Amino acid sequence: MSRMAAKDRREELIAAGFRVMIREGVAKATTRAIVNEAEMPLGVFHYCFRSREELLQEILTRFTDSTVIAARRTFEGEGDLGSRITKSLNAFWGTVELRPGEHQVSYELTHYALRQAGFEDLARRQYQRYREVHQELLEEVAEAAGIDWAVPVPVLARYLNSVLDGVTLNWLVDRDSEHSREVLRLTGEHLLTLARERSRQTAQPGPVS
Amino acid sequence: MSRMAAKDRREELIAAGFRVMIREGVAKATTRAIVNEAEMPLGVFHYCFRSREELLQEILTRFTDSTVIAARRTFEGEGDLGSRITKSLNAFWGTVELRPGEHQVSYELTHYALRQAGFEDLARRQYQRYREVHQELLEEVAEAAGIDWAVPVPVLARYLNSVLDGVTLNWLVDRDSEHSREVLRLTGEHLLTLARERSRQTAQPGPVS
DNA sequence: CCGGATGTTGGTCAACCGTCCAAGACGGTG
DNA sequence: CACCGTCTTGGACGGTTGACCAACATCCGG
Repeated sequence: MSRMAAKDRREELIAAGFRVMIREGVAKATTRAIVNEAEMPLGVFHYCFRSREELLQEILTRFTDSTVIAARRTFEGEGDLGSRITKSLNAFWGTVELRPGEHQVSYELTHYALRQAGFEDLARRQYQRYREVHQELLEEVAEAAGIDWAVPVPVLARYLNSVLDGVTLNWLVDRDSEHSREVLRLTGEHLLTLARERSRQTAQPGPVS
Repeated sequence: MSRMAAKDRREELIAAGFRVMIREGVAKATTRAIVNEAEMPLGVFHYCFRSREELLQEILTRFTDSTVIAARRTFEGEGDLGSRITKSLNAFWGTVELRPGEHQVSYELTHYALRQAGFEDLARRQYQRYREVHQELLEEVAEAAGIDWAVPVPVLARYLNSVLDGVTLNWLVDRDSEHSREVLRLTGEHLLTLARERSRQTAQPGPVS
């Protein structure tokens, strides 16, 4: 094998590991399967990683990061409240149907993490980040539209995260795209009914009085 | 070991297997761990089951069955639309907080099934049954309250199933009971807004005209 | 009380797993 | 050129796993 920095080899192993997990599941992503996918000798693995667990952690955090970044990016557009919500939901759903395997692996890793001592925190942080992003986006779009939410934003964020998780999981099982999209549309409409014209309790500079 | 019918031993192994899975996860529920939990010699296992997979299938279908039955039972009561919906959501949530492990195992088994060739059908049937039950219950309560749903019932059933799945999964990760209950309350209220007074297109015997 | 059906048991098997290591190859620096 | 940190590699280790089997025990109908 041509000589390569350990750092670079790490990256390739992470990518190869992710590929194996998508194709065969987390359980079958053994050190040998990963190393084989990357076309490297077995010994490489523990030269680049302290343990298999370290590789799994890296994959989960990276997927979370990229998901968060992608979510933020789809929210940068213009438009009224309704169209921005619809656009975001559709953007999320696009990634699910385009790369379902990644989401499936994400669930598997979450459940794996919940069982692994001293690893549950990673799952917790992952979901906390997702909810935080949802919360930020809800607040941002409310600010832009000049409305308040009729429900505490943390609750709304959890609601949103739950629906997306649930719809995704259901779709992963039966691949019913049509009904899934209908559910997301229903959810978007629901959010719209929870928008309240903003009360003027904060001092508004203006011609009033 | 005292002599026992293979059929009975099967039952005990299924129960023991479920216990191990709840305590340690599906992955760690090896034939040896299960047999040890049931305090039986290893050889018993393959005398009662063709394979480990057969045991897992049995556990998943049984959990699905009992969940379905429990769901139907909580729906038998009286009351107006709102209180029946609230009661059902609370009843479901009660089982989650009371026996979280069972739900966690259910998710793990679903993901396991999705990866096992010739096993995905079981996952599919499981989710289909859940949605069917939701659909029946939505139709039943609509009938009793004399309303129609503003959204196709299959879509509503998927929505409901998704929210419950998602809220449960989120709670399994961070155990935030308060916010989870708020989300369920929000969902219940949402359903209420989707009830429409029934149109009189079907001939109604009565004092009218 | 005999004989076949049914249940019990401990040991064994090949496969696979994560991890580790010794021995060597390489490549830039002094 | 010699040196040393960095990387490479094949093999080996102890352990676990699902599955299987031959030998034995028990039970019950005839």
